[in-house]
Amino acid sequence: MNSVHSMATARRDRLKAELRNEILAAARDLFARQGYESVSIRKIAEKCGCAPGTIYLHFEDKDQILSAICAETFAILKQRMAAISKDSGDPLERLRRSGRQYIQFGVDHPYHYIVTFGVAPGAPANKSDADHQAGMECFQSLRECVQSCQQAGQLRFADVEEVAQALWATTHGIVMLLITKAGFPFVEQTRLIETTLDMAIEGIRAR
Amino acid sequence: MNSVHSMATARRDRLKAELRNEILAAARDLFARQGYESVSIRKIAEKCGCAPGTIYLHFEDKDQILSAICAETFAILKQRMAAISKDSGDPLERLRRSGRQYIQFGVDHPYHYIVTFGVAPGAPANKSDADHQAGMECFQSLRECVQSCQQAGQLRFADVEEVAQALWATTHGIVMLLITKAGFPFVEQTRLIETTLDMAIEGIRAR
Amino acid sequence: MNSVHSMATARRDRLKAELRNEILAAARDLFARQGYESVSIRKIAEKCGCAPGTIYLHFEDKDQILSAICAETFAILKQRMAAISKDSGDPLERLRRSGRQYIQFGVDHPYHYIVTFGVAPGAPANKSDADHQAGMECFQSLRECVQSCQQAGQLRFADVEEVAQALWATTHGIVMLLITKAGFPFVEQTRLIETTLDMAIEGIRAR
Amino acid sequence: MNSVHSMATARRDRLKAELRNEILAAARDLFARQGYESVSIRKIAEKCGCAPGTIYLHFEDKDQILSAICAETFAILKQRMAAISKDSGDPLERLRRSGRQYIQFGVDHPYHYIVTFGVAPGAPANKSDADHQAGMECFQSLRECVQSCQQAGQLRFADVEEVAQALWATTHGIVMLLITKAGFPFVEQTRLIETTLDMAIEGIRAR
DNA sequence: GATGAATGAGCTTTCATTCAT
DNA sequence: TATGAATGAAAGCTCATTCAT
Repeated sequence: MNSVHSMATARRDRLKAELRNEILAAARDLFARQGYESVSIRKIAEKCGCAPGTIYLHFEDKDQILSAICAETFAILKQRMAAISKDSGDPLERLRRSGRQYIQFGVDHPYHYIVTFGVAPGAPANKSDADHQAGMECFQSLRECVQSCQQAGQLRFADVEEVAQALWATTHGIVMLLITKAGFPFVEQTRLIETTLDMAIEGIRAR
Repeated sequence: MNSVHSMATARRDRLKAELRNEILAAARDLFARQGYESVSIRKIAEKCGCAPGTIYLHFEDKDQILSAICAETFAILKQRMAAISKDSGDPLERLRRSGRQYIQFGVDHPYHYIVTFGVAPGAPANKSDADHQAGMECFQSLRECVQSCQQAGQLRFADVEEVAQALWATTHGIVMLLITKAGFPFVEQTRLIETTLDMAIEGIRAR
Repeated sequence: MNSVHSMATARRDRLKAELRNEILAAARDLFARQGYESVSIRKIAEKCGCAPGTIYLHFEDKDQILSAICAETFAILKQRMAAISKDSGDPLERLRRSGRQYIQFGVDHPYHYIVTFGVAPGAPANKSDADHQAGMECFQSLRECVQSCQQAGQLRFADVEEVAQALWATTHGIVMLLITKAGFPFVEQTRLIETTLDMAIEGIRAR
Repeated sequence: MNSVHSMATARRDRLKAELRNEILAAARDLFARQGYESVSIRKIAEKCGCAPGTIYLHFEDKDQILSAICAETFAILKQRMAAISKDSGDPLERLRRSGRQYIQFGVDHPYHYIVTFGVAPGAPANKSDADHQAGMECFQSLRECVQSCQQAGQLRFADVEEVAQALWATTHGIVMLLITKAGFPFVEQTRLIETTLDMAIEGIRAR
């Protein structure tokens, strides 16, 4: 392989990756605005200025586009959660920040959140092992935050797993409510989130 | 109208109601498993063994099927919740029973619950005023329980609405997790529910 | 057959005929307003207050309803044309009245006119022999009017048939234009009709 | 863009145009025979051997197919009419030639004519402005011929518009009769046309 | 690699018609 | 005789996907 060839190859690869990213960007935006079912391959193609058929050179099918977006999204959440779990400072406060981050992430990426965490019961298990793995890793950060609290003697409960799951339930609940029940007359969003976090933190704090 | 006629009519009405219920059952199951958008009238018809057109003898359109399922759900839930809000005894304990009841309802009727409370964003959107009204009436029971706590001076927070919404978020979260994440290694269900309720109640109790 | 029986039979027949007429009246109105294709059996049934199935006790199918209406309509036109052809007075004036009557009839019953006279080339010959016969009888009245003109020496042309057909073409043309090109900016209708008739009559008058 | 590309593109474009024309031909024939409402996209697709969806690659919807047929028709007719309206010679004779031309066009292209001028009332209704414009331009040639007659003092009537519309009615009538009533015992076609034209011209000539 | 025309299955909905009651 | 629930076919149209170029 001479260098001229490899340079040409590199350029080609770069162009290919660019189009792939344009497709992802277009799809991400459309899915978020209109929902997976309502977005057609043609709409994605039109938005990123290529032909419908071209999409199939980069993704096997429509589902794979969604999977790629979810993987991306998940990676960001995982990174943010991990970063917080390594913060210094009061463990319970770290837990509060962690919950806040999780909720904010869900509210900021509602459709991705739904896709990743909101699958219906008995749904066709089209989530790859990678997705499942990523989900577990996110939860792991939360579990570690709870563990720290217990080690610092700040927990009213003995079972770390139980508390971590209860906290996940709480944060998941507020995210789901906010993004799926947009029509409900919620109190101001930040206030509701802070109250919920406060309730949860005080509910587990050792007395 | 002679008795033969009314007997024949009654029989026909019964058969009609039966098919209506079969349609509702099929739709509820499919909506819950695959999401509203992914379920076609044809799929519903096939599942309940009738022709697609027959559905339209019982429901105006697809939206009306969803509405009927929601109405059904709210009717059951409202009945369960209303009974508790009139219980006597310690207000915070009543609130705990109320939350337990809500969670139990979701766990007992996962399909009703997921269709009514867990639909993806943007999907049904245009729920009728009647649906909205019914949903608000259910929430009202919870709000009243919280109100009692505050009037008894047992609340750490000033804003009743805020607390009621935070509690709804918590109970919604645990239900959704349990029915949509069946594969997750949750701790024993009753224990998780009780821990979550305990966290929530202690989190709002006046100190 | 005793008299009680025949009385009962008579009553039954009368009721049956009444419903048949109500169906025809409803269909006539709906066809005229919305066109044959856009009117459903259900709409007709609803308008005359009976069940869809009931219609089939009186008419074989939807086409037969239309045929019945056309037959009715044709009978009226035939009668009107025949009456005029027997008028006394100037033959050319009689011809003018005859044309005016024909045009007015078409304008007053646009859909029936279209159905009877406006069938497309190669269309399925679903017109019964009776319809064809009725059409020929209508034309016969016109032919007789033209014949009178010739016998009175008022015709510029020798061939009665030729003139009769040319006149039919003219009157048919104005009716079709007025009822199928409603969007065209025609001059005031009566004026257009009179001008056309005047052109035709003066065009055939002996000099 | 190299020549290989443009050659491939040209070929593809040609094939596409061919199919478009096949669709138009199929639709024209079916619309003329069965009427706009009775013809389905599927029937058109079947007749021209393509899938129903393919039609939508060439036409936005069913209405647009009708519009395209009308446009085609008007283009041909307009060209024929315009040529005559610029002829020199006696204005009334020019008018006769114009009418003859119009009638001949209808007889030569019965399907084009019936679809464009003979659609049932209420069927297409919402013809686009473009369609309307094209139709008016065709009529304009006739109007101009009539105008010349008047300017030459050869008209018995004062209102040019009135006469133009009456003449249109006459020529439309003979065309429609000839192409839709093929079973009627008409006199020899040329003779009938000439008699009708003669009647019309003499009917408007100043005395 | 990219195109875009074409497909075939699918959609929601409406319809003429049938038939058990 | 009349009912009206049910059917099966069809409507216009959209879609994910394929494939010759």
